[in-house]
Amino acid sequence: MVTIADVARHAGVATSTVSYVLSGKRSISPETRQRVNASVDALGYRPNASARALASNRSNVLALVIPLRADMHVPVLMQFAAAVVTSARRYDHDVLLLTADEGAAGLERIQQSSLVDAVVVMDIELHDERVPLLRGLDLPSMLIGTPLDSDGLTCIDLDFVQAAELCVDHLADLGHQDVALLGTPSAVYERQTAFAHRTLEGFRSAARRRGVHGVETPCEPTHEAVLKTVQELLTQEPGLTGLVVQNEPIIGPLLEVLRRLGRRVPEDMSVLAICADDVAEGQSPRLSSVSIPADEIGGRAVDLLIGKLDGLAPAPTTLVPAVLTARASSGPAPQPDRSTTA
Amino acid sequence: MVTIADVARHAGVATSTVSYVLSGKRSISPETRQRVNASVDALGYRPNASARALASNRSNVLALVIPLRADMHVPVLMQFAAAVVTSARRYDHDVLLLTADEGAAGLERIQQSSLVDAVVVMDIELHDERVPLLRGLDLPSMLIGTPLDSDGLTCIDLDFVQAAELCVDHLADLGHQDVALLGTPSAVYERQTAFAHRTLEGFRSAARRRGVHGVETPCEPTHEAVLKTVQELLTQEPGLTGLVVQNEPIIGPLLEVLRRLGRRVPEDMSVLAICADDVAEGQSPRLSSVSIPADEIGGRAVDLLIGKLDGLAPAPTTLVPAVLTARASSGPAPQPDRSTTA
DNA sequence: TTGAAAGCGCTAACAA
DNA sequence: TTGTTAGCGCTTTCAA
Repeated sequence: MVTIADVARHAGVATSTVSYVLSGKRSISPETRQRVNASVDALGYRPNASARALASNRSNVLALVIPLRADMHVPVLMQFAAAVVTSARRYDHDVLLLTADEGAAGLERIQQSSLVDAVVVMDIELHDERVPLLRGLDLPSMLIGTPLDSDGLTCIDLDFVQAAELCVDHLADLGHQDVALLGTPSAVYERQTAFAHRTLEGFRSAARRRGVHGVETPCEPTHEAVLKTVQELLTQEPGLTGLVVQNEPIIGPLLEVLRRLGRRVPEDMSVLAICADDVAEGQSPRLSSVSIPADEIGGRAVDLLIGKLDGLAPAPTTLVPAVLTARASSGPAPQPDRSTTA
Repeated sequence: MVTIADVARHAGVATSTVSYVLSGKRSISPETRQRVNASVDALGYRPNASARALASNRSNVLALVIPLRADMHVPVLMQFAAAVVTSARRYDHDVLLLTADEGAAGLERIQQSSLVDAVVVMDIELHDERVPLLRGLDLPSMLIGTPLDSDGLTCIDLDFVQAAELCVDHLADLGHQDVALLGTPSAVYERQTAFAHRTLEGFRSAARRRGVHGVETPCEPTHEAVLKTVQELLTQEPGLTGLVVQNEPIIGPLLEVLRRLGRRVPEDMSVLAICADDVAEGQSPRLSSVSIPADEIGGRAVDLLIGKLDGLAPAPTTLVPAVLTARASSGPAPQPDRSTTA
């Protein structure tokens, strides 16, 4: 193993000089810098992470708390996780993976052992039990998701309220009077998961504001559940012409079911999704959607967290504006069928 | 922060005694042990990870290299990852997340900085470019997946050759003469990903051995692709009565397509899947399947890796035996339809 | 602009 | 069975 002393000897300087060249924390003459850098390269030196952490009280490691629940759609979680890792690397940080089932104990363990400098927590509930702990912890933290009481915490998420509003507005603008939110599995609502709850909220208020009739239903991610849910929806709401889906795995089955039931998209039924762009574009017809910019959110979460580590005090909650992209799955509301009533 | 010196003072012993009580590396009198443990609890002491790592040359952190490819089915990856994390925690280790796109550079960085004690690598290809590096690295490593040349490496995986063989045997035993392997997306074969390639191998050899006609086709994970692939298959192989699926996301669409094409499962078409048990049981009809025991494989990977860290030399490659569970989707081959030929 | 040296908190010889 | 102490490799004061 090559140490900082080896480099110092090789370059003919003191170890502190090598350290300062590497950290840039004090000015170094160009010649010295060059000589040191050359030695670093020649010897293939890389600082020992533990020694550095011990001396500087900074591990350059971020913890990522990721849920492993059966009801969560894993690919979306992984997109966030990947964004966090990629972004952390840009700040020369690594990411330690914590599963949410270790819970509060895991966070305390991590903090007390000084294993990580900060923590990113995903899958936040409105009344998340980890929130008080996080508030007390003296580790900087970043929540991806917004609890009801975010006092003293830093949160970031897509503005799901607005996401739902954009969907309802889009449908209302197209003349739809009767719309439904086809949501996440019911367990997600029961836990009061923030993103699902905020979406519901936005859906309801927008429907009220626009004077359209809106109903909501959860849906489990199986083909049978989709079929049953859609059939029930159509029975209870015969005039339904607009659907907002927030449930990635059922998107395929949903389109299939509509086809089978003879509802053309968008002629008979407009479908809007809240999902990743590539998922929306992979369907046929291509889905009008509000995208979930996991890369951006995960990336900014890390940016803000690193900022906190550097002493900045970021705004408590960042809501990333929702953007709706109209594609092929939404169109004007069909004329009410008068042939049977006339 | 409470240090080992605080504990030592509180208990009236030397710091080394505290250290030894905690590590169990030398015998301690019951009274001393008790006194030290009481002080540890009283003060809420937890060893500083960096100091421990620096002094002992062990970080108690494992790296997990996880692929983030579009063609991989993420939920399965996460099952492995979760198993690795859970299992690592049992050995008091944590898990550092590395994305595969950092590649060889990431592994070298991790090693040279002594950030981790060992590494678990997933998503192995037959000619994986990381294999030579891993061989040269002086970090213990564990591959989940089996490259062609695994000399000097430790690998573990489901016995996918046997998995395919079990499927073909099961179908052949039921009288099927004409079977197909509906595989992963073509990119997975093109990369020569080990699990897909091994399955193909087993499928071919078993078909040959049993004298049944076997064809193989990749399949992209979209509803359209499934429909097209199945139609082509049925056109080219009109006598097809058995299907082996190794492609989790298309299982739902596949059953749907078969239904739509008027093929009853299992009366007209037997379907076997190589997938997680809960996925197989979540379908209707419940699928006969060879399960992918991600928990077991991930767990044993860590067991073996910890063993290596403790100086044990494990067998180079562990193939977890495949187990086929017959459920409702496989049955006797239908009698050839003679009504049109007679 | 640079160097010397005191720790950071722990482990593991070495001693008793 | 326990204590003393020399490091582990780095950062950062303090001094020049």
